[in-house]
Amino acid sequence: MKLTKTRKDILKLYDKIDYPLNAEEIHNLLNGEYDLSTIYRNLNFFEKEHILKSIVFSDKITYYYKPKGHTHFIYCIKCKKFERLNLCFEKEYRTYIENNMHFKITDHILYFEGICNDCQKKEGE
Amino acid sequence: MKLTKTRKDILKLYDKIDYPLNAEEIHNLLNGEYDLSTIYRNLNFFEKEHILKSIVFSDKITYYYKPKGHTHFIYCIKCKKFERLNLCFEKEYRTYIENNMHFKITDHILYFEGICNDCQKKEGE
DNA sequence: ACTATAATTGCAAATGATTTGCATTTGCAA
DNA sequence: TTGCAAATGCAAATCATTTGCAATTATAGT
Repeated sequence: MKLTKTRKDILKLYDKIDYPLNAEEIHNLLNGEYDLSTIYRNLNFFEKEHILKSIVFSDKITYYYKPKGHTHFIYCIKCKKFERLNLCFEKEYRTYIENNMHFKITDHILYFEGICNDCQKKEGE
Repeated sequence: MKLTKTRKDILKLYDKIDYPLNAEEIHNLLNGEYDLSTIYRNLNFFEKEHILKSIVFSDKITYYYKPKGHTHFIYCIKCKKFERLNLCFEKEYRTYIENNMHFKITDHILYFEGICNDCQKKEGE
């Protein structure tokens, strides 16, 4: 793995931001300094190396985030912001699936969508 | 809602098949009888009407399935088949999220990926 | 049944996210 | 410092999905 400037800058972003970002957001956050295709190539690279993980929300765009334990997200469909969800029944699911379905689990995706506290307040106005 | 032949045929498919299908699979299962764009339009329509629900797996393609209670899926990354998972901690998540994060939940996505029993056996050979 | 009309369709072309080919540049190991 | 594989920028390609439009069809009201 070559630690290029592009890669350093993308990883630096994720030191500050702990919610999912898509390629275009990263491209913009880096002031368009790198070609979009380069961003895409690096996101794919990071995913292959298990440095980032991707998830597709209902807008059908791929978001990348840095995994931290069993953290999942809630996505606000109004303001398009994420919050981390620090609750995961993965162990319970895993036990059930392994015992009853004999699947070897390699990954699981869980997220919620809804309207965050702020946007609910705004709705009431 | 107009009950056209296309729609009847798509719904008939889902009487037989209880796992997620993508637009192209449906198009093929109906022997290319209907235009792909018509299939897409109807899948969007069914989703809007809450007759089908969509989910995007790691292949980034949108799959549609008929929701039955809180059923989720396990996707085998080897043979690309689905199995239903009849276990969902949605209520527990919902309680936690509403009490601690004050989110109004509109949707949640949960799925597992892994290697099914059959494919594990084949691997061992 | 028949007709009017709005909804649905097929086709072709557009879209938007993502990928790829290729010539040039760059990080790093020797 | 040099050599070379890996990474980049650019433009063009790709793939799933959407859209405009004219023709067709299902259904409510006669």
